[in-house]
Amino acid sequence: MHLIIAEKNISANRIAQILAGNEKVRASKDGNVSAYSFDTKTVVGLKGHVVEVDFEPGYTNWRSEVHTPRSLIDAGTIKKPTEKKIVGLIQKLSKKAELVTIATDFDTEGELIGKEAYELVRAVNPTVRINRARFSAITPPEIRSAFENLAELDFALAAAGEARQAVDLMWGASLTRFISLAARRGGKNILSVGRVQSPTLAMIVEREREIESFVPQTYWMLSLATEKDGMPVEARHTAGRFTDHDAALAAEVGTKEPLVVTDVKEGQKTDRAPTPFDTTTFIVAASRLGLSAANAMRIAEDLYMNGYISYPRTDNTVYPKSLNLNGILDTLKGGVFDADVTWVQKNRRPVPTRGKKESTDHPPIHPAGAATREALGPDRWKVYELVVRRFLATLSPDATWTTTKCLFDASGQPYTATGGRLISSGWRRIYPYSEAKENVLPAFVPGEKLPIKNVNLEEKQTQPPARYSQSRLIQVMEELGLGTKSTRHEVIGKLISRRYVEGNPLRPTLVGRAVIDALDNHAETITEPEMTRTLEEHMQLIKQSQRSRDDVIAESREMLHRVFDGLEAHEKEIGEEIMEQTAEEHTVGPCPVCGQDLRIRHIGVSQFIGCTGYPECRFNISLPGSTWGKAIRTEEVCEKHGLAHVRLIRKGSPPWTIGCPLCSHIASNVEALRMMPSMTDDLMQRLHAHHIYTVSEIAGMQPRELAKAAGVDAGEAARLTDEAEGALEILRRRSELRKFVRKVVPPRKGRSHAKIIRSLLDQGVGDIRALARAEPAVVKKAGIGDAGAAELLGAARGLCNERALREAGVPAVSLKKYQAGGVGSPDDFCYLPIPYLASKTGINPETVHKHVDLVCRHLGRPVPEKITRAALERGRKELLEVPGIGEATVDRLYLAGIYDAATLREADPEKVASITGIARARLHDYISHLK
DNA sequence: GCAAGGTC
Repeated sequence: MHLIIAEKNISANRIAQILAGNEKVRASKDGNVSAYSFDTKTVVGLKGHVVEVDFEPGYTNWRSEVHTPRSLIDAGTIKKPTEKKIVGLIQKLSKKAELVTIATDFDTEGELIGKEAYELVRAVNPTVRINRARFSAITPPEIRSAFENLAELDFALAAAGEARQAVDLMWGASLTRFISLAARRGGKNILSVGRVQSPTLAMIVEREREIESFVPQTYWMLSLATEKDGMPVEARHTAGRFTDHDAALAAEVGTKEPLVVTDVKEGQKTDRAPTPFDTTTFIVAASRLGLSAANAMRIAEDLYMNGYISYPRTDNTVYPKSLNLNGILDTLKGGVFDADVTWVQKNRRPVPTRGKKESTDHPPIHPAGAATREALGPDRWKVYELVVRRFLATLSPDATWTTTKCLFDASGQPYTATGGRLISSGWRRIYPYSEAKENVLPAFVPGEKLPIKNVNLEEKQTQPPARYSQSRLIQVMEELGLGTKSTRHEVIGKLISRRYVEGNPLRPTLVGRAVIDALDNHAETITEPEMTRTLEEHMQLIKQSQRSRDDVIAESREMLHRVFDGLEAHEKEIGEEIMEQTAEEHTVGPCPVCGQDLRIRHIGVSQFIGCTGYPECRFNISLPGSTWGKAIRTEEVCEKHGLAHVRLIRKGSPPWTIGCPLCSHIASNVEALRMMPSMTDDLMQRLHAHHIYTVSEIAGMQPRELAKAAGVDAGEAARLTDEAEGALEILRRRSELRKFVRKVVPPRKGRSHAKIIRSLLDQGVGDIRALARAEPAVVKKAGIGDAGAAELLGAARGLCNERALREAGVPAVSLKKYQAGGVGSPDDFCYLPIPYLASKTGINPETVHKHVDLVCRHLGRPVPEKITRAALERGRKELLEVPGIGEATVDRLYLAGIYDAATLREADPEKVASITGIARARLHDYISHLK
């Protein structure tokens, strides 16, 4: 059997189809891993790297005294499988293979992935022959030729990749641990450091510093307005920017008629058709359509997997010879783009455009299949259309323009105006993503005199450099060699998820700045793109066998040790600096009471805003628990209170913007304050002026204090306190109702608990007791169905009964028995005979009497007479002796208070019959028997 | 709990 190992499943399938020719390919699955077989060959796809380098066991504890962050530099590494099923299948097939061919991508990582596969094969089959197929596109001629000219695995090339892995792991892991530990950050708040992410973050921080330190310069622009044949024309002074105001004023004053045309120059300009898409130019173009880098890549990946476009991760901007451009045009014919394709075929440029970068791994991104808008949906269509139009544009002729440049003289002041007219739109007719602005000038003739309609001197300011957009950052990363086509957008995602940067365009957070500050001062190497450049040079030497992998790693190790010399000497200071700088991240602004800082505090799942002056100043604002999202400060500041706005962020849901915490605190307490009967707007304002915002604060205040704050006398203050307590009680009950409804009513789409509760409150149902007494219609009006309403009301009644009985003093254990016996309401205790209660619950009648006594006294009802257990047992015997009375009848008689011969003898048969449902005739028989 | 690189 000949085993062929490809880099990914899709390639495996395609390679199999090509090599099989007319033969049928059998696809099989083994533990969800596909294999493609024909003849004696089987092709299996990897998933990129299926193993990962990590430190050997023993280095998992970050705080270990022995295995310090520095010790990671010299720690041994292992390769551990990350895709166990694929590894398993490869090894299973290797055992019976007579030949193994590695057919991974044709680049450094591809060679390394190939070597990983090689090692997996060797581990189970030490003798099988293993060779390598190299191809730069998965097309029939390329693949056939690669398999006719099989070569050997290039171990030097793979070793270059291994050196990168080792260097990245030891620098990244050791520095991440060191900085995180120094700043006392763990869990989700670790501070990560890496060869690619740190220089990228440093650029964003650096740009922010430039913006902050930017001093705008004033300058002036001078222009005049003239016209010819009714066409208005604006001409600019040839001096461009005036930095000297006096000179600008002099030029303005000197601008006078006659305005004479001194020169007219006509020219031609070609507007080159765009070059083929590589990943970066694709992301930039997609960002113009409003897609983030990650989103654009996600959609492109999807289109690729479904056969609509080619592989989206490529550095290549030159179509390889093997790419069948005519075939692609034919594929697109007949669809939405038919007219454009026909036009391109008719007007095609002799050679397609080509970009600066050419590589062997994959062709530029191009369409691979026809699609319809309906099949793809709006976003995917947008991206697909972009790829199609870009492809067509690269085969289209250049656009051409005629340009006009006119020079004017206004009494010695030189002016100029330029115009352009598109004479051949070329590629622009099919690639409408960048606008071609025409500006047609009237036909000026040298020597001609024109009117000056207006002279305009405009004062302007130089602008600071712009923050990086995601796509711009990816471009710069590429220029600096940071990351790869596949990882650049992920690096940005990582910086965002670590909360190093935020917003679009990207701004660094305080944590991001603090980390870059610390690294800049003590581990500069890792913040500079230079490190990547050096690494790549070293990798180049390894590829050419001029240096060994181990030698390069050893040199890097040595450098990292020197970095740690500096870091460890300043560990405390580094940690303190980061902590100090990031404390501000939680600071919201001045405390309204004492003026010290208010800070967001997180304690377990609860979070609140507290004063740094605590415990002297006890001012605080409560926040929803962190299950609603973690509270963070935003850049916006409340004009009224000078406090930063607060937002709750939670993964997977949109943020909950609270806004100014004090405004929100005040607003959410106004309703409660209004529940106090004596509350007036005026009084509320006086209280707010003394920073009293909640009823609970009022309820807890000394009357004298309150009298002073509210500007009232002591008596009124005491009344206010009482009212506040009343309001608190109502609120407490409401919140209880809220919790109860949440617990009982299952959550369902389209009916929120908040809505249900709002409706109940509107209908006057403010607590569980009111709910227990409510009509089903009230609950149904709140949006709950018949069954749900019955359940909710039942649960409310049950809870109220239980509470009443408990309040009366019935112990919890017995309560359960009463409930189980179906006699759980206070009324049951007052109106049902004790023998009945005892028989239903199995509780001793004397104990039942004790409970009935408690409940009746509590409700102010008469207490029935006590019955002893002995009396009850004797009575039962007496009754059972009466012919026709069995156990069941006795229990029914209990309901009417009959428990022995005496009570039966004196009973009124009519009444007993109606209570127990026993036939009157039978009762007469029993009674006459006894008489 | 750490990097960067593949791929999904």
